[in-house]
Amino acid sequence: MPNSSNRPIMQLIDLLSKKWVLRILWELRQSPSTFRELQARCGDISPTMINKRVKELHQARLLEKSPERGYCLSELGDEFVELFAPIYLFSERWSDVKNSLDAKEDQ
Amino acid sequence: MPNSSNRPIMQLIDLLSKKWVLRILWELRQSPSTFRELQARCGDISPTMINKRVKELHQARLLEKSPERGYCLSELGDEFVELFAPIYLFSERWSDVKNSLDAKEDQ
DNA sequence: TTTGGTGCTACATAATGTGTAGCATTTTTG
DNA sequence: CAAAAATGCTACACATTATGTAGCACCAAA
Repeated sequence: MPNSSNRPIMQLIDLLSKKWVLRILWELRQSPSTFRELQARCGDISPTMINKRVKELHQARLLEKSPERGYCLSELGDEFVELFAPIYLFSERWSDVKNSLDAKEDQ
Repeated sequence: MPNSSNRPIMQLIDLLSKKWVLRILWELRQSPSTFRELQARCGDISPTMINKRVKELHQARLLEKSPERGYCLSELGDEFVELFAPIYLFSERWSDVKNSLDAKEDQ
């Protein structure tokens, strides 16, 4: 456990810092998905990894497995991705600022 | 590049998914810090890693190095951690829900 | 009954992170 | 002024984590 802490924020940061966790949550934000479709949405990452993360996210109560709909976000998972929405907007501004600063430096 | 995409949100997710990136941003949210203090705040992670991440966050324009104050968040970095604040609140609720569901299962 | 999709595992290889030692430089202190 | 302490940082051997491919057991449709 990297942060050796039981503070919720640290546990959450640990979880989110694992490769593909944020991506998987993000890809499930719109609609549920089958295993293989989720794999495809994440750019064809290995089934090993999908399976591992899906288990972790399930344990973390952010993801659920429904026989009909496949893998989908839990209520908590939904809440999380909603909080993440402003960060989506931020990412576009961030990209603009970054690019224009990079361009300036190249002059 | 895991997500092989130039969409800003994917680039941001890639960055945030790297170990210690979220933690470093979080630890700098209150006040700037020296190299070694930042290292300590992050639970004494290796200087190798701090240095690597600090460079990446600097390139990403989220972190700045000031001769007087040491390492600190840039304006963009500040904006980011503010957007992250609701996620701090979420983490506490998440932890509660998770714990009570875990307790139920153990019955 | 075979074709194609599903969820998933095994395992060798590659990439990433860790931990310790320590160096060169600047700042503090006696 | 000299010794001690703190600074930012690098090197490198080792451990952990992720990747990619192959493929299996299962089910449904053709």
